[in-house]
Amino acid sequence: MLDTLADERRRRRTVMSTSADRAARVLREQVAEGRLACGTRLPEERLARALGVSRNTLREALSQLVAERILVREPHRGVVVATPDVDDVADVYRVRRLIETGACRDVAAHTPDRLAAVRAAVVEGQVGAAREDWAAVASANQHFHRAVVALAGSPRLDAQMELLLAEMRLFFHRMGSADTFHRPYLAENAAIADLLEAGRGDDAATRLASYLSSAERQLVEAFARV
Amino acid sequence: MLDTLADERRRRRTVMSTSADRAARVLREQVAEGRLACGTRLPEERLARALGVSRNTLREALSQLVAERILVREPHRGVVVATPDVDDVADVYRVRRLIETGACRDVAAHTPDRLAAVRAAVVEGQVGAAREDWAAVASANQHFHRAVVALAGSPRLDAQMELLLAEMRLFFHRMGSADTFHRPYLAENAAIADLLEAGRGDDAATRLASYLSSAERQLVEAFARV
DNA sequence: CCGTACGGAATTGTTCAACAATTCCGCAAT
DNA sequence: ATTGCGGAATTGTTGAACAATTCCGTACGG
Repeated sequence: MLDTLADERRRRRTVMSTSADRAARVLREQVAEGRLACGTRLPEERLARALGVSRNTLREALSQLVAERILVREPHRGVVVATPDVDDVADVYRVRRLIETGACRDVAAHTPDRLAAVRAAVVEGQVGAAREDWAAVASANQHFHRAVVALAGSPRLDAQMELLLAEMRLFFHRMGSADTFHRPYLAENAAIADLLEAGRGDDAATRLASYLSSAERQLVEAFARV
Repeated sequence: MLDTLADERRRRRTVMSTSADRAARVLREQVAEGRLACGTRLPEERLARALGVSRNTLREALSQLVAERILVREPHRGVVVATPDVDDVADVYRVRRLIETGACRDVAAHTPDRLAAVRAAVVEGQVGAAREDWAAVASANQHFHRAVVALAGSPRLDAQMELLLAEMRLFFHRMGSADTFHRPYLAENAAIADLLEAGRGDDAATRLASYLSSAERQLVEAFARV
């Protein structure tokens, strides 16, 4: 009885969180969905009214997103949606290669449930492809890479990966929704899942590395056209 | 002429920054130096007066440090200095092993100046040891690991490492300043620098991995005693 | 004697209104 | 065409206020 009450309170605290966190989540989502394009300015007063919070509270939310590299603060000029360039793409992929391959190699941490999560993301992508629902495929792809990193079982690594994936969404919107971008990587995901389940972490890592490099090239090329 | 003016402005903007950033920097430093022990509460009103900023501004600073895991926010109860536990130690070292060994293996990125920075940190530690200045040795050790990560040439990885090193400082203060903690690793640092300069990134990585694991064990043991 | 309900004190979460500092933009003057 | 100069708009920052929540001592009932 007492426990349930305490739990209830804790749940509300974590679910509701603060106004600043909620505002941050809304903005994060708007950017992720591409409703706020790269480079759009976010005037504090207008935005605060739109979100129904005070300017101070909004500023806390904006600071969060700046820390996440989703927004960029230009001193005395305001906050704008980040417009990543080729260097950003290169760096994000550098880090992804390092982290994701590292997680693959650390086979000691690959518990059955973590491997199952990877497999689940693979089939999720296959199902989406069968329906030609490319948004679902893109989403499944993110789940796949999130699950690969989660193989390491590290909260800090998971958090870092979350930031990287948020930046990735910026990339995609910047180069215009490339519907079939993830199409060719479905088979790769499956193959990597196979290798991981077979305990061949090193092989999975090398395969993932070249896969990521190829995706990076594709993105860089798309950026060069813009 | 015009360039210098623009540079001047940019320099002042980055040096002075905002009040919130300055407050955050002061607090970060206080925690890093151990003047604010783990678990100490940070009441907003008092702290704001002490730092000479308004409460709203202080809250922005606190949010930054919470995002950096240096402070922890307990809803409606305030912000306290984080008190890491054994799991945190394990996770930080998991991530460090992954990132630092990854940076070692990526020999293609090891430019001469980056390798020189690693070497410089090694001799800095040796100089400190010769003087039996253990604070200097600890500092040099941080520089060494920072330089190792910087081998990868990734701003995002550098930022991540900065967070991890800040957490490490918390660990050390929590287990009481272990003067000679870094002593045995001086030789290891030198050996790893040698391997890196010889282009043997894989060997450097494995050596660094066991080095980090041993340091982790030592820290976990120290934590268990507390 | 122990647990517990209660009420005030302290702190946080949030808002509002203001003001200085800075940037942006159009317009006049050369 | 460039420069210089307001004026408008926006940001950075402050101070005060108030509701919501937690904390803590105290009195009450079993």
